[in-house]
Amino acid sequence: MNSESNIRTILPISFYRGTDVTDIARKLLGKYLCTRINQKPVTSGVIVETEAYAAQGDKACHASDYNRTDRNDAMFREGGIAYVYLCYGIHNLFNVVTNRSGEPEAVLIRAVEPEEGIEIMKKRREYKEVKPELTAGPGRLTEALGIDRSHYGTNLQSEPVWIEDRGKHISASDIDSSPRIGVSYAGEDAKKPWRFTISGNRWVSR
DNA sequence: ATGTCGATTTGCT
DNA sequence: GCAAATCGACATA
Repeated sequence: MNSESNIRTILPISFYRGTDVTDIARKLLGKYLCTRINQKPVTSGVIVETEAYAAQGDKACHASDYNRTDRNDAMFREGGIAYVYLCYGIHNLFNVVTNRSGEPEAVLIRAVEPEEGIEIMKKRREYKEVKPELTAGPGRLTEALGIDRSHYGTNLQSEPVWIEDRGKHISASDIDSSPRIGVSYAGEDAKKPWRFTISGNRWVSR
C-alpha cells in the first residue's frame, strides 16, 4: 500500500453527519472539492484550509444560539449539503453543512490547491498565470470553481458540487490549527483554534 | 511591503 | 443605519 492509491470515492453521507464539527473540518483537509458547472469540464482542487462553526457556544457562527434566518436556514438541515452565502455583499462563501437536522454546524472551505480544469479556473478569475491568489481565500475558490448561491442547499454527493476522497492521507502532525479569520466580533469565541491548514502548503490563504 | 478604501446583501438595532 | 466568516485597486515607501 502506498499513498498514491487509485481510490476515487464520493464522500458518503455518513461523513457529514458526525457530531464533532472540528473533527470533520480536519478530515476535509486533503479531500477534493469538485464542480461541474453548465456542462463544462470538471474543475477541482485539494482542500488545504478549513474553519469549523457551531451553533452551540460559538458567537462567530451565523446560527449562533440556534437563531434561524433566511440566510442560515441550510445550516439547520441534515448534514451533507452546501451552505453558500454572500459576504460583504460581493463574495460567495462555501460551507459544508454537518451534523443532524436541528443541530446547525458547518465547515467553511477557505482555500484549495488547483487540480483539474485549471484553464477554466483561470478564465473565471481572469488570471493569465497560476498563482495562490487563484484559489487561496474563501471568496476566491468559489469564483474559480464556479460556486455561487444557486448551489445553496444542494447535496454534495453529485453534480454540480461534490467532494471526493482520492486516497490522500493528511497525518495529524501535518495539520496546523489557529484562530479563525475575520471573527473578532465574536469576543472570546474568536480565540477558538478552529481554523485548520495543511502545514506549509503554498495554497493556504493570507 | 504595508495601508486605506470601496463594493453592496443580509441581519440586527 | 451599520457591520459583516473578503478581495482587489490604488496609494505611499
